[in-house]
This record gives sequence, C-alpha cells and structure tokens, in this order.
Amino acid sequence: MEDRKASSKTSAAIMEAAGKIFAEEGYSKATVRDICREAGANIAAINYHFGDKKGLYLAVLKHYQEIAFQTYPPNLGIKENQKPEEKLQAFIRTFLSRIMDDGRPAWFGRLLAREFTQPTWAFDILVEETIRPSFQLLTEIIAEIMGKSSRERIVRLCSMSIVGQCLYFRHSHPVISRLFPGEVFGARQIDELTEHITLFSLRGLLKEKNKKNLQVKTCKKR
Amino acid sequence: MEDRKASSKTSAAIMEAAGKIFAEEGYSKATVRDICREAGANIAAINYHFGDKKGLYLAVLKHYQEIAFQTYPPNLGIKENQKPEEKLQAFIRTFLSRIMDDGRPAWFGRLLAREFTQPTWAFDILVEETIRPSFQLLTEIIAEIMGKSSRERIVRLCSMSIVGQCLYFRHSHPVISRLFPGEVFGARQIDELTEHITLFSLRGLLKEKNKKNLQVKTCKKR
Amino acid sequence: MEDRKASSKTSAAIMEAAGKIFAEEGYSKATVRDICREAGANIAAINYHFGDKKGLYLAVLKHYQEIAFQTYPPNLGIKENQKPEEKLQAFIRTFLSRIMDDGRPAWFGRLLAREFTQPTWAFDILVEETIRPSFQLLTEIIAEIMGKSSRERIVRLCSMSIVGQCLYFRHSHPVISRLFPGEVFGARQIDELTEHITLFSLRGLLKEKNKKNLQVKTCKKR
Amino acid sequence: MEDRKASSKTSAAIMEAAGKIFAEEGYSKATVRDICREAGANIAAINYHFGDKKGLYLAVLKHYQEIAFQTYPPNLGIKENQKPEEKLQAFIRTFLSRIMDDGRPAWFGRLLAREFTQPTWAFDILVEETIRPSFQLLTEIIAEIMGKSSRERIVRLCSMSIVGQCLYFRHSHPVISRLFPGEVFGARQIDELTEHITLFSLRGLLKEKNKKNLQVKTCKKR
DNA sequence: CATGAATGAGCCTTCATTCAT
DNA sequence: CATGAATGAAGGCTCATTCAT
Repeated sequence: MEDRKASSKTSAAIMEAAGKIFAEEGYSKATVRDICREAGANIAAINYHFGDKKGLYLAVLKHYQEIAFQTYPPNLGIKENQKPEEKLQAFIRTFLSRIMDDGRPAWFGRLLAREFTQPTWAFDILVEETIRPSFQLLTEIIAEIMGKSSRERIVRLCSMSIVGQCLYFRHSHPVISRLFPGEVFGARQIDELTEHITLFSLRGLLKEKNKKNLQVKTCKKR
Repeated sequence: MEDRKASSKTSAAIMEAAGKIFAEEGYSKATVRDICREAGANIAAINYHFGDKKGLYLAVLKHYQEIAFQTYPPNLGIKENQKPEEKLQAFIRTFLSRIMDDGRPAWFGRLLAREFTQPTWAFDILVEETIRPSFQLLTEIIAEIMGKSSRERIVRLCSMSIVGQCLYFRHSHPVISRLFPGEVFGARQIDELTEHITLFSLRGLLKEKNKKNLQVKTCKKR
Repeated sequence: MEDRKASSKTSAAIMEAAGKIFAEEGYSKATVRDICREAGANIAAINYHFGDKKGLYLAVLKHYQEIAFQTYPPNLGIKENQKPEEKLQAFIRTFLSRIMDDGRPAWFGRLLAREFTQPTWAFDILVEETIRPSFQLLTEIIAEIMGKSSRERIVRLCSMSIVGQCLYFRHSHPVISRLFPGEVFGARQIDELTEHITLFSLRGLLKEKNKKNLQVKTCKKR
Repeated sequence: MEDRKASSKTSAAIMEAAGKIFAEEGYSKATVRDICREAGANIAAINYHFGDKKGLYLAVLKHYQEIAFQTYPPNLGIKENQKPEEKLQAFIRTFLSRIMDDGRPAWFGRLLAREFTQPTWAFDILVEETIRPSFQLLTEIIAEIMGKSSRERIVRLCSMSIVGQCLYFRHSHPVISRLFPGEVFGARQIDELTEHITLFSLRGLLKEKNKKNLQVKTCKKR
C-alpha cells in the first residue's frame, strides 16, 4: 500500500490534480473528492494507489520535490571558486525561484512555503530531504562571508534572517495588495528581490567592521 | 447579536477557550464543539453570544487585539527626539513582543502571525486596524534612516525585509527544533533577537555609502 | 400558566407580532425568536405569558377569532325573511371577506385558511368554535334552496363545493400569478368573486329541474 | 450529482421513503434522518445520490410526477369527437384520481395538493410541467362548453371553481371527519365525487340561458 | 413582571474511508 | 485495475425551552 508505484495513467492524473489542489488549498482544506473530480478519476482510486489522503500528500510532496530540485538544485549557479558574496546571491535567487515560481512544478514551492510556516505531519520529511541541505549550504556561505571565527549561533540567526525575508516576500501578496495597491512582489520580480535581499543581507553580515558606529543601546527594558 | 458585549461568565470562558484553540489550530480547523467543551459551555452559547463561528473569531480577534495593543502599543518606547536607529530598535522589540509573547494575550500574536501567511476573510479588518498603522510607522522610521530622497519602492522592500525576519523567528520553532536541537528562538530570546534584527537591518539600510564595496554582479533578466 | 390573561403591554405586543408572523409563516415555520424581536420583547416572555409556543398560537387563534367574528359574523347581512339565494350570496361574501381580508384582523383569516388545508393540533378548536357554526348555517341555506327533501349527503357535497371554491380563490395567488401574469383574485375582487361563486353555485344547486338535459354517462370505468 | 439516475437499491429505497415522508410531513418538516431511517440507509447516502435535501425533493417530485402522469394522463378518456360535457367529466375524474389516489404513486398527489396551497421553491417546476398543461386542457373544454365568445376572465374563474372543488375534497378529510363522523370523501368515492362535481359545475357553466332567473342583487362596492 | 443567559436536542451537510463487484 | 455505492463520524447551526435573578 505504501510504495505502490504510481504507474497507471489514473495515478498520474491524480498526482497532477493533487499537486495543483494541495498547492492551492493546503493539505487540510483540500478534499479528495475535488482532487478526483479534477483528475477525472474515481474516488476509490486514491485509496487504491496511495492508501489514503496522507499517502497521497506524501507521494505528491516527494514527487514534486524531485522535480523542483532538478529544476532548482540548491547549488544552482554556485561554483567553488566564486566569491562567497556571489554564492549568496546565487543561493537567494535559487531559493526565491523555488518558492515563487508559478509554472508547473511550482506546486512544490507553494507547499514548501506553506509547510515552513504551518507545518503538517509531513514536515519531518521535508526537513531531512529538502530543508536541512539548503540550510547547510546557506550557513556555509554565511560562515565564509563572516569569517570562520563567528559563533555558530550568530550564523544561524543570520541564516534565519535571510530565509525569513525570502519566505515573507512569498507570502506578502495579501498584505501588499491591500496596503499598497499596485505594488507586487511576485515571481516576475525575482531579479529585483534577489538583488534587494542580497545587498540588504550582505551589509547585515559585515558585522565586526561597523559595529561601533551602529551600536544602539539595547536591553533597557525587561 | 452582532456587538453583544462579552459580558457574562460563559461568554468570557468561550472567548478564553476560543483564543487558545483558534491560536493553536487556526480558524478552519478549530471546531466550535472543541471550544465549547474547553469553555465548559453549551454549544448553542456561541450562537447566542456571537451569532456564529465567524462572529466568535471576529470577537476574539478584536478583543485580543485591544489587549495586545494596550500591552504593546506600536510606538512603545519611541520618543520624538530619539535617533531613528533607536526608534527602529524600539519598533522591532515591540513587534517581536507582540507576536512572540506567550503569556495570556499571546493568542493574538499567533493569530496575527497566522493571518499574515494564511489570510482568512478576517484579514481585511486586521490590515486596516493593526497592520497598516504598524507599517506606516515602520516606513516612516526607515525613511528617516535612509534619507527622504529614497524611492518609495526601496523603503517598502526594506520594510518587508524587517517584518519578514520578525515573522519568521515567530514561525521558526518547528524548523529550528529539528535542524538544531537545543537552539530556541522564542519569547525569552526577544532581547537577543531584537538586537540581531536591528543590527542586521540597520546595516542593510545604509545603502548609499557602501553600495560600491558590496556590489555584486546581478544577472540580466532571465 | 394556561389562562394567564394577556394583560400587560408586552403580552399585547407579542400577540400582535405573533398574529402577523404566524399568518405569514404558518405555525411551524414561525419562530418564537422572530416573534419576540418583532414585538420588542424578551424571549422568555412567551414562556411567562403563554406557557409555550403552542399556548401562544392558541391564544392568538382565539383572540383574533373573536375579532374576526365581530367584524364578519357568519350571519352578516342575512335576514330571516330573505330569499335563500340572497342568503347564500351574503354567506359567500362574508366567508370570502373573512379569509381574504388583508387588513389588520386579517391574520385570523389567513390562519383559518391555512388550517383548512394543513391542519395543526389546533384544528379541533377551530372546528368546534368557528367551522361547525359556519357549515351549519351554510347547509341550512342550501337545504332551503334545494328543498327539504334533499338527502343529507347531497347537501354536504354542495357545501363542500362552495367552501372549496372560496378557499381556493384564497390560495390561488401563487398559481394564478404564474399561469396568468396580471390576473389577480384577491381581497379587492371580493365583489366579483362573490358574484361568480354565487351564480356558479346557485345553478349547481338547481339539480332536479335540469338533471335530464345535463346527464352524462358516469362510471364507465373503474 | 444533479441527475444521477436512481439506479441503486438504496437510492430506490430512499425515493420510496422520501415520497412517503414528504407527502406526510411536507418538505420542511420532513427530515433527512427520518427518511434514511425509513429507507434503512445511511444519512450520507442522500448527499451521494441526490446532492442534498432539495435535490432529493426534486427527484421525488419528478419521479412520481412521471408515474402519476403515466397512470393518469391529463387527457385520459378524452376523445376528440366527444361532447365537451363528457370531456369535462373525464377531466375531473382524472384530476381527482391523480390527487386522491392512495395507492403507491399517491405521494405525488399529496405533494401536488400541498404545493397548490403552500408552494415551496419547487412550485415553479410543477407549474410548468404539470399544472399549466392541465389548466390549458381544462380551459379549452370550458370554452367549448360556454361558447367561444366567453370572456377569458370568466373562463378562468370557472376553471378555478372546478379545480377548487377537486382540491378541497382532497383536503377535506380533517374537517369532514370532525364535522360529520362517518362521512368520507376519499379515493373510494371518486365516482361519486366525479359525478357531483361534474353536474354541479356543468350547470354553473350554463350561464347565459338562465342568468335572468337566477339573478340576485349584488351589493354595490362596499 | 421581566430579563439576559444558558441549555440540549435536533437539523442539514461534508468528509475520508471502505465495501462489493 | 477500476468503479459506483455505501458508511459513520463530525461539522456548523437553529430551535423551543428553562434557569436564576
């Protein structure tokens, strides 16, 4: 039941429809009925091919994960002998592309972004197979930029700052469209966003040099 | 039915339980039955006091919004004659506090954070009454830091970068606890996070001066 | 609880509202909440003054029954020394008026008409206090017209034929307005309807004389 | 979901039970729970086979409409070369049969009679597919009897008088059984009722000839 | 007398799942 | 492999009624 290969035509149609609908609605709001209707398949087919709704979600996640990583491998455009700043830029562009792309394999990006802020039971799988490698790469780049001596915790904070920016531009549409009608931060702005986040963050990383000038009093309260 | 004040004991218990459960489960997964069980109230009480589930959610949102803004007013600790850098720090601390506090009024923070990335029909109300004023204040501070000549779009990008960082530290627990067991970015780290985000971002804002040094090759439109 | 006089102002307002709403919606679709809202009264007042919804309905029925019979007594316009044909006409006019009137005391007419075709548990009361006297009068008039020798069953059939016509013009609006847009058989056509039903029925009653000419073969089948 | 044929055994059992219960209770008082219990089916079967309660009611109406019209086509026993008086008799017999039959397909009769006086949202369908054709046929017969020169309004009044009589004998049971215990006007009296209504009405239609003799003073507008 | 608050039963609908063929 | 049919649990909501003051 678990690993029954998605071989048949029906099965493929279901995967297709499920990708689309899960991405649109999220796991819990998506219904197997809608998925089957979209796929033109019988409702019992899900049970046959994937066991149950969870099994289907898992299969979808794994399937499109592969596609997404073929299209946007974490190290896309990163070469060993590049300057770390350039590596960071490449990383950000790839990350943004993966989560903002709205082409066909984009379903994974949307699901990924969703899981980041609203994890389901499937989150563990994503962590191990997708998120950890990305974070690993990112922290290496950051450490290279900040210098090997940096404390681990600082590096992690900075990683989070960068990832947080990327994710938020992914989710920003509802708030942006209301606050600033006309503004858009979407897939077509990936270049602009890449540049902005890269520059904004690179300066943030140049800690030691400017710390003095920028120091502000902290911890007055609490 | 609409504005019936939450006056009675049952009504208060329902608000309490609803705050907790909505914050835990989100609007659509939360059930009125669970809320009533938690509140020790009859299920029809929701209809009586709040009309329906939507009315309850709205009441919860507005109620805890008030509490949250009394506890953490947007301009908390900000004085007119402060340096803008200090204003930014105060803003970030307040924003973080509001969304990360895990005391009693914390439910609003969680609901707010949830609506940011998964808006419901109630989002419009939050935008007007909560989000817009905060963004307004933030952009003013940023403009002050970057200089009045800055293009509006740039200011907005930077606002998003800052808000995105804050929100992500709010959501980070699931991913952090898996990637780096032992690390925590939570309410008790607000001081640390405030300092990190403030410094990280202040440098990011000092655009003009350092742009040359940091310039990296940006890809042509792809 | 049963006979608590409807003395207070609240109680009167409830009777008023209940009359209107029961007439509009019928017993089972009307809700005590709507009635209380309309009356500007507290929902518990119904329980206090009338026991329960049934008690209220009963009180309304009895109250407006009195009013209706003061306004349209069964023998309205009927004098002992009249020709029976004129008595019949007067009866029909009164009956039509009672059930079609849409002025204030009209609620009883609507409720009566409703009970005729969709009796509730309150029907028994109406039968004894309202319907039986009317039928009694009608059968007397008919017997007078047809001759005392007429079999009881025939008289009853004719009574039903007359009452049936009246009731149906009362209920006809939905079907008439769809079949013949523009046509109306309502309260403002009472004169016309009275004349039509009277003439149509009077001829029907002249049985013996014409029976031969009109005889058609009956009972071929079944 | 809409037109799913009532093919399965459960579906048929539900139609059966629904026919019975809708006829007994009317649309709004009937509950899907009762229907399913009666049918020995799960409550979700209604959703599966008919979409919702409305869909079920519609299906029941249409299904038994077909049966009723196969059993009692409007023109049952009417031949082109008959005398119009005989046509009228045939019409009345068929109409009475359709609404008074208490065999299996009788549910439609009851539902029809109910809709006549208490229309639901389904009434429009009945008007177009069932009521209008019947009325059409009836008015043609009447016009033939009264002469082509008759004013349309008069013909309509007479149609209503005839239909009203039929319907009322259908509804009469509650009032008859109380007023005259022992008397019954039911399905077994269709022959008798047909003869009565036919003769009663035929005379009513012979307007012109006798008008003088029967003229009664009609009140001026009051 | 009157009220706001609370109650429990019941309503229609929707869902993921499983059965039998 | 595939399907139409069936299932039980659960969801949000509405109602007449009653409690306590």
